[in-house]
Amino acid sequence: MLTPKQYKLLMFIDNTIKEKGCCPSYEEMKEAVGIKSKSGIHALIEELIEREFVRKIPHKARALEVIKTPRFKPRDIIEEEKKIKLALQSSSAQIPLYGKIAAGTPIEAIAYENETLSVPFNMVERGEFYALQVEGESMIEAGIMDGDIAVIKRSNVAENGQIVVALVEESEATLKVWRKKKDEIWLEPCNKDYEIRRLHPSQVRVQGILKGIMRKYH
Amino acid sequence: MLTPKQYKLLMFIDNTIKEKGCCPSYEEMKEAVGIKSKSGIHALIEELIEREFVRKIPHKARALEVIKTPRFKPRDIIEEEKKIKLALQSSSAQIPLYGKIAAGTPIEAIAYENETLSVPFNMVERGEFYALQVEGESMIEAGIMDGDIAVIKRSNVAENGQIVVALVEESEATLKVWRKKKDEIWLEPCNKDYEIRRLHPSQVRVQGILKGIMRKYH
DNA sequence: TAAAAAAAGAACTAAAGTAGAACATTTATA
DNA sequence: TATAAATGTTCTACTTTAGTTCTTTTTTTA
Repeated sequence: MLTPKQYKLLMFIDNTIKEKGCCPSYEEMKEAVGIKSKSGIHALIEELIEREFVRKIPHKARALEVIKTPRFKPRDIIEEEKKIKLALQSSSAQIPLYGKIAAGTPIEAIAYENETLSVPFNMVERGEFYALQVEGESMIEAGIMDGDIAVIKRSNVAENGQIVVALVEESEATLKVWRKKKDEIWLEPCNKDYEIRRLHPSQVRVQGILKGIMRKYH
Repeated sequence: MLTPKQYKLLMFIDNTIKEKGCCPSYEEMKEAVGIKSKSGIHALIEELIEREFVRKIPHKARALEVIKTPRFKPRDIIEEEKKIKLALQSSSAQIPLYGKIAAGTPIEAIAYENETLSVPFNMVERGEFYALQVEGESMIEAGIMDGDIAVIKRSNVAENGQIVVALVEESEATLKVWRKKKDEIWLEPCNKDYEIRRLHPSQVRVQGILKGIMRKYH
């Protein structure tokens, strides 16, 4: 196949003929390809002739003809491939989507891996993250709606007032505001219609802290 | 059949010729296949020639031609491509962040580009997207809180009930539910404390449709 | 763990590209 | 049509890039 210079020259010749109707001179080719001597152009053209990309009418000036040009991919395919590359290197992280929360099962148990979700980097700093789909209305006053995706940072501890994934009695996972009182843990919903749950510390443990919400409208 | 490396190299050569019009050099192939020595490439190419997948013009540089490509891909290549597809599906795109909404300026005017945000691909399908930071509480009952990032699809039209970026009197941009009545446009907030604005169609136009919400907790 | 295969690296050979000048041919025009 | 200007060809010498071969090292795998 062609070398880069050969290719550049070939395309330049082809373009000029199509655009201006006549073959460019060696001087013009020098400019276009970035070579300072005509002899270089000559050598390139000899190669192109040998490889049957162009034909020359001997003893004529500006008398080159392009026989063929290398095959091209349709432009949309190139565009698509560019997008893929961009997508792959763009600044987001993959986190596993574990399923729905409030579904009454501890997180570890669900873990039907493989489903992943990409989230913007600014949501996931240091630490291990995962995502859950919110089910129910208990946090609606905090702007967390049924069906939203919750981005969670895995953690065993939480500070008062943080929204956490709490595992109650080792069986029920729920998203609530965490409050540690003297002898109790309070799990506060954000919805007047739901009641605060008061639990003994041994009945409940933190599985993660809410770090982000993502919602999609159709 | 071909080994994975052979296959990868063959496809790279084929692609490069189609895309760039000229044959890649051994150095470029090293990069592409992930081999650190030219001799390795040489060996692979010898194999490809022997199995008649490529042809070489002797004593020429960059003079490989692909004769045929295999019908079946080696298994690990298939695996790899699956991964790329998956990554693409769940990967993310960059969209510009234009500033705050309800700030009283038309979107076009703000457009202080350069700030971009990455959002999961599943939020941005076909179309042109941008992001705005929500200011105010007027949509709080729709789970849209002060400070949230709204992912908007540029559009001049909207359907009843969609949440839109509406430009009022060419000066004030606001996020509201869009309702077209007989002779009026209603912009409905989602907050009991705010009132519906009734406007003449000439006073208001759609600038985009809400497609997603992203929120970050600290 | 020893033999075989793959990969890396160094050293070498070959091809491609650069540059300038001299020269040959074609084309425009005085 | 003679001649200048433009264009194309060939040569030499050199630099850079590309390709080949062989030896050593690493990795695989039986």
